[in-house]
Amino acid sequence: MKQDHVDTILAQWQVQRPDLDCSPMGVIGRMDRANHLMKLSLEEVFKQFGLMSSEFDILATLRRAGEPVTPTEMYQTLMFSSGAMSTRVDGLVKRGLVVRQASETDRRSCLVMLTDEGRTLIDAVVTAHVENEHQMLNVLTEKEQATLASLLRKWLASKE
Amino acid sequence: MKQDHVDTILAQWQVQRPDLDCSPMGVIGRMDRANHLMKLSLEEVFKQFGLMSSEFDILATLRRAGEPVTPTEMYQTLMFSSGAMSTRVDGLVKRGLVVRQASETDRRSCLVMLTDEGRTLIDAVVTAHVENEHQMLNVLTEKEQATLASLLRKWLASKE
DNA sequence: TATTGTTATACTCTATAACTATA
DNA sequence: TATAGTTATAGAGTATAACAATA
Repeated sequence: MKQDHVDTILAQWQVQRPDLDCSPMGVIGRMDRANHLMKLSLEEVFKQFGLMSSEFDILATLRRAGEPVTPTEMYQTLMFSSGAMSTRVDGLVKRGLVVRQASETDRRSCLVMLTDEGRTLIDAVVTAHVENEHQMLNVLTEKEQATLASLLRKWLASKE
Repeated sequence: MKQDHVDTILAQWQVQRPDLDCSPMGVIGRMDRANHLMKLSLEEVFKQFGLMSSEFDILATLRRAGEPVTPTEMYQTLMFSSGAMSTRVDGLVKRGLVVRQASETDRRSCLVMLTDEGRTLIDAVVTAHVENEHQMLNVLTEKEQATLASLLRKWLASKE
């Protein structure tokens, strides 16, 4: 079994704090480290298309919803503030990737909609993104990937 | 099998982009989401002790090393800039948790060392931290936790 | 010349809250 | 009164690079 960086950390704690059972770090520490490395890789792809992660998230949310979405709906799902959402949407509007459409039933509200250009872009980005994710995981077998997904699903389902 | 939020996202992509095999999102999307939730929980504990994550990381690095460490060694391991390290160490010095000790062999260099107060604090924080991590994972069986750690180790070992 | 570590500057992203318009 | 969304302000955290001292 090949050692990784977290094994070293666990060994150090075993020496310095033998009273503690640090085994959860084997899961949580690795999760953090893996997540960090994965994010770096994902961001490289986004950058190739001139997007940052939050912009990708907005465009992808719109694309997979298949219909316009309100800013409020999006900032709640994507877990950032209303102000941050306005700023991001502004940026995407300026670049012609989305438009704001006035709501017909509530004049306070609007719908954010992909333009043709925005849809073309996000389709290309998602294709590259998924391809990148496939490559990222190909050191694990199909079965291992499924096991990993399933364990994470179990954990998440208990928290959400 | 209980559904989670990522299952919903995968189903949406299946409708909108049936040409794509989005299964990697089942792993990577969940990892990101789980990591995010875990971080929030970890930060709550750190906050109870008046620390932020980066400060915890520095103190924990010093504690488990069991001996003083140079700033350069730490910022390379912890992956942040030299400037950020100086700022953080300054803050910890002001609070009496660490001291800078001049190197005896290289007068450009220094060693960052825990004070008695710093050591007492980090020992208490780590105890609470590990306890928190145990609770966080207790929805998974011991065996499931071990499987998860092992899959993540395999992935990480291939990237590091 | 290269390296250690600090300092000073500027920048990115965000939250917060005040605000407008509407419900 | 409450809500949708925008705007304006301020703040946290960081990277960057210039810098001083030493190797």
